[in-house]
Amino acid sequence: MKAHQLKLYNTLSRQKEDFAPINPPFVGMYVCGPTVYGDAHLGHGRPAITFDTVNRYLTHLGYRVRYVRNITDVGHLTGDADEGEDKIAKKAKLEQLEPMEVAQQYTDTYHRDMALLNTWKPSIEPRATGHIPEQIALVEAILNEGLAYVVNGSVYFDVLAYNKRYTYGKLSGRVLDDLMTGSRDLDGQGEKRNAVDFALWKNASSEHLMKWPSPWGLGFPGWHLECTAMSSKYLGTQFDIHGGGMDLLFPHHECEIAQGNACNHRDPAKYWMHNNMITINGQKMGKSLGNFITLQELFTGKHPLLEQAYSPMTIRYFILTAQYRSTLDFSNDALRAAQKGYKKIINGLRIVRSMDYTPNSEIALDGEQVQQVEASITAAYRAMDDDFNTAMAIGHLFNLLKKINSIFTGQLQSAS
RNA sequence: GGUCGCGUGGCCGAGUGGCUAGGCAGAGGUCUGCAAAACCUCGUACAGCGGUUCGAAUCCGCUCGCGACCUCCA
Repeated sequence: MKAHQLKLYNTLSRQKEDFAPINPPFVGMYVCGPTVYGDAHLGHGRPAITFDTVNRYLTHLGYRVRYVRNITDVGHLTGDADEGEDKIAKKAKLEQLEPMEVAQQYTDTYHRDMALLNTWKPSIEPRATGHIPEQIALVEAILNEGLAYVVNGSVYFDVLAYNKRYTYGKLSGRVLDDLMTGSRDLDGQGEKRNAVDFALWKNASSEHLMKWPSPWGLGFPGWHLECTAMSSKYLGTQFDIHGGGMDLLFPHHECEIAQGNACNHRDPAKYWMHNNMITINGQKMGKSLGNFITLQELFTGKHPLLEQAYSPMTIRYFILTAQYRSTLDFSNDALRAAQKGYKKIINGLRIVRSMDYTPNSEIALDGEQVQQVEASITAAYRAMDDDFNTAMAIGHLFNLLKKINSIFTGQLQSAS
């Protein structure tokens, strides 16, 4: 097979770049996983399938991929960084469970659903609570750099100080001055020196369920820190691809870059990839709006908005019929179309597998047919090489399918 | 308000200057028992206005509409 020049869109540069791993043939990829306090919904399916496709395609091209996707089981607050409640702990109180029971339960359902969507497991799936010492070490390193400060047992990242040495906002295209003036309400600044500062470590109140001892007292890590801790531990301080949903671009990924630079004096990732959102009636499907449909509801059809059940592979196909950087709108019509399209592809695959490939086969392909088949295959590869354009690739697959079916029909006729 | 992005036929969804995207749905046919599968043919597009060009869905400008992020969200 001829060499592929894979191009991928790098959010950092806002353009498609030639993919060149730091240390080929190895590729390190980190993707932000779920916060496990509820069932996975359609929106969670998209990054899982998107980066599964990246993983599979890179592997197919001969790269050796180490794919790390975390489980966030602590530190992800509801509401404002200062006032919010831990999402896991909140759910635990609600259901009268240990926080880790909540995390375990939804980690299990997440795994179940991801397996149904036919995604490969990550090479490593670290948990935030399993990396508290690493996170504390990072906080100390950032403090030593003079880029963080301690207040009442909490540690905050000093964005202004950081911005004097580095550029805060380069991933999301934000300018610090605008962020400062644009900060809307005065609530939530609290003990922070500046509203743009973010928590590295939070002091835990006595009623707080999940807390660990630290040099600053009992507390828990800030949300952004876990990804820096786990990615650098398993992929090194600079790795190839960092992925996640577009909604994590700011502040989460921006903060990861800041933390990485503060500790290691380099950007954590060479390429940043962001999948776009799934929408419903044109609006983002998400927890906050409550307009989400869980994957299990899709698989069983048990949701008021669903006219029928859709198989996991229909969902996977549906997601892949759009380029990952486009929004994708949910509707029953769209899913039904996906269901039939997927079935058609699988039928074609069955035919291909049943075909006889022995040299003396009665199937005599003429040069033109061979050329057409090869052209479709090449085109499909070209689409994949162009920033994983699965929508285009699938289109070419259908062209290929048509050819194969024609040849198959001809084979039947000549055999009879 | 700031930053960014989007608007393609009944429904999805590609495509960045000229060369059929594709799928689903619809109409007709191969098929003269029914159904399924497959194949062939067909129609309906590029938000609006103006500009650049021999030529624009594709470039430029304006208008309208929509969304994302700026707070937790994949």
